[in-house]
Amino acid sequence: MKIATYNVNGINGRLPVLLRWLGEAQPDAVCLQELKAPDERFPLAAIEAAGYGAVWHGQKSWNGVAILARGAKPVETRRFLPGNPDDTQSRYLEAAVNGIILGCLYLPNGNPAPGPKWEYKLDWFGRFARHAADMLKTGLPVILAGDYNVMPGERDVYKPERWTDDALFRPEVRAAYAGLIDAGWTDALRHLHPEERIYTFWDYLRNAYGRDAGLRLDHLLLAPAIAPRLRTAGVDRHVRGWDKSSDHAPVWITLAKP
DNA sequence: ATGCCCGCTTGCAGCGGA
Repeated sequence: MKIATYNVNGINGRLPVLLRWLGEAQPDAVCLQELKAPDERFPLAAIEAAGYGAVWHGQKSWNGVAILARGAKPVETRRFLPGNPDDTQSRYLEAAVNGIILGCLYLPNGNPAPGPKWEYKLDWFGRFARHAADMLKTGLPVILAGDYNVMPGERDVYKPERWTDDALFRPEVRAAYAGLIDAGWTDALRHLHPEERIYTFWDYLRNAYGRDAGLRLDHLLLAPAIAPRLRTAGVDRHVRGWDKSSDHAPVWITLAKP
């Protein structure tokens, strides 16, 4: 089974790129972020024509998350992160696919730091960590996949010293991410490739992709109930080089049969 | 320190992204 996460940066603007990648990569389940579209503008017909069922949680202009499953409709289990009923941003969606619980997240960027956006990021991360802890207690096969907007370590940044004060790399968010790992979650790509430089994002500016000035922001975290099934993991970085591409590339893992 | 690029908008310039 192949599971992927992809920040599409506008699902309608990127639809040709998304469909081309789905046809090429043939993932069984996909978490999408940054739909940048309200619910009624989700391109369901095109997704279904490509062979995928979908659940989604959209929002006008910004944010928005979706979960796709090949040949099936994901069974939605949650569409808000618990703990703050006033939070209206569409950044979390959870569904069961093929016996696995998939949490699809788009963690806030948090820049500029300090400031209200930074505070929102820390609050969101705290709520996410509490929900992740609750999910661990269930003992279920859970995967939390998405754009975490955190580079977990030095080797996840092309030039770490330039990013020390940035909301994506400040000690607070790196510590929050490390806390997830300490709690028992497995960072799939880092687990299988402990020393490699791995990037999942290249800025549109300054020819970042051409210079390979990238960041690793998109992660798949596996609960202990499913981590032993992990086989391979990678980044489809060539997709970032396609015309009209997102600034993120798709990230994927494969799992052995249960 | 800013713009560089990109998609989005009760749109044609401003915002958010990372």
